Amino acid sequence: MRDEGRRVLFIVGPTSSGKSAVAVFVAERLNGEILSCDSMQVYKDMDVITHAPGSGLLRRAVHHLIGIVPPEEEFNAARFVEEAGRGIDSIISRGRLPIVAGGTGLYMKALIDGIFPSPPKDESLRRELRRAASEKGRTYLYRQLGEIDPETAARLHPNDLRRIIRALEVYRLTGRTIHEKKTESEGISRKYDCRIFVLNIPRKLLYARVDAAVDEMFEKGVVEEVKRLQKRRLSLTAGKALGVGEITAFLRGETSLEKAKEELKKNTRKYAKRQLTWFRADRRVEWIDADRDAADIAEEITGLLR
RNA sequence: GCCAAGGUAGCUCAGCCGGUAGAGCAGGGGACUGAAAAUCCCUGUGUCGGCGGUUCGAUUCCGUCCCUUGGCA
Repeated sequence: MRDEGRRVLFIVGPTSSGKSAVAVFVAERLNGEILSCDSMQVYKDMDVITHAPGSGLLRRAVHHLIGIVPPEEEFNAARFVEEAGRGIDSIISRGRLPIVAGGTGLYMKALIDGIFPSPPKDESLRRELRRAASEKGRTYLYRQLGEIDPETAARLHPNDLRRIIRALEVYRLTGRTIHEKKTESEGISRKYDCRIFVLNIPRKLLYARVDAAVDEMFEKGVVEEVKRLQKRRLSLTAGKALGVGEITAFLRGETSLEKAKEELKKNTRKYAKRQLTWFRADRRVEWIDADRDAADIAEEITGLLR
């Protein structure tokens, strides 16, 4: 019983692998509450485009971190870790099982292994660094990082400007390097026993499901949803949701509806592939064959927990 | 039926005045700590339409056949 209370379950997988439904079944069986681990479903008023679980599923189990932020606001891994960490503690204090479900690999890892304490982004500093990069050449910042934090530089590709800038930003703001700070990370795996289940289906089937899900989005009115969103000032992060760009191009008359749809399918397939890369890299995960009913999958998972 | 242009990687096409071929896209793999549904990196052997001929050697030249597209009938 004590053991039961110190456990956190993760049900993850690529988009369209069916994790939302499986998570609900597991929650019903194990007295759990679901905590979404999804960088886009945190946004409200973007239900269709982010594939948020429908009202049927939402009613069957308590869900957290879905639709909690307006699209005008930025969201990031650090905020997720903070909110999710708090959520897990409170679910456990209520004697229930936290089930983290979603497909954002970074968020999952940051939650489990921790995210080192560091200052939020500094837009003006980033602008300055970006300008330096374009004026003095792509390798300028990379060489600079090589001098102050050779370990991090060695791990990054010279073209990976985004990460190079972040590394320099952290150093400028704190006087300490990312490499040093990483040792300060403390995730929930120190407190809780984490079991990570990855829902896996054959690639071809996965892609077929992705295509079908995109078709369904259009039937559910994504175009209308994006039209509504266009009237607002989407944050940098919310605006990056798959589909926003493709559908906006259509609404502007730059492409046909069919082309926009195909483009979105293609980009979503690529995204699913990238998600899998993340899970494959984590040796702690347990792979679950997900080419069957959600109830069956849930049964296998609950069985594995005994 | 005639004329013309083509048939080269899953797709769109380059290329070779003869020495067995290369881009983009797709596909595959990897990375990832405050943008992560983002971003970055790596990855191209395919009867060069079929069959003959010329040649030391043909995907490249010649002949022929098949197919596609456009034009003329």
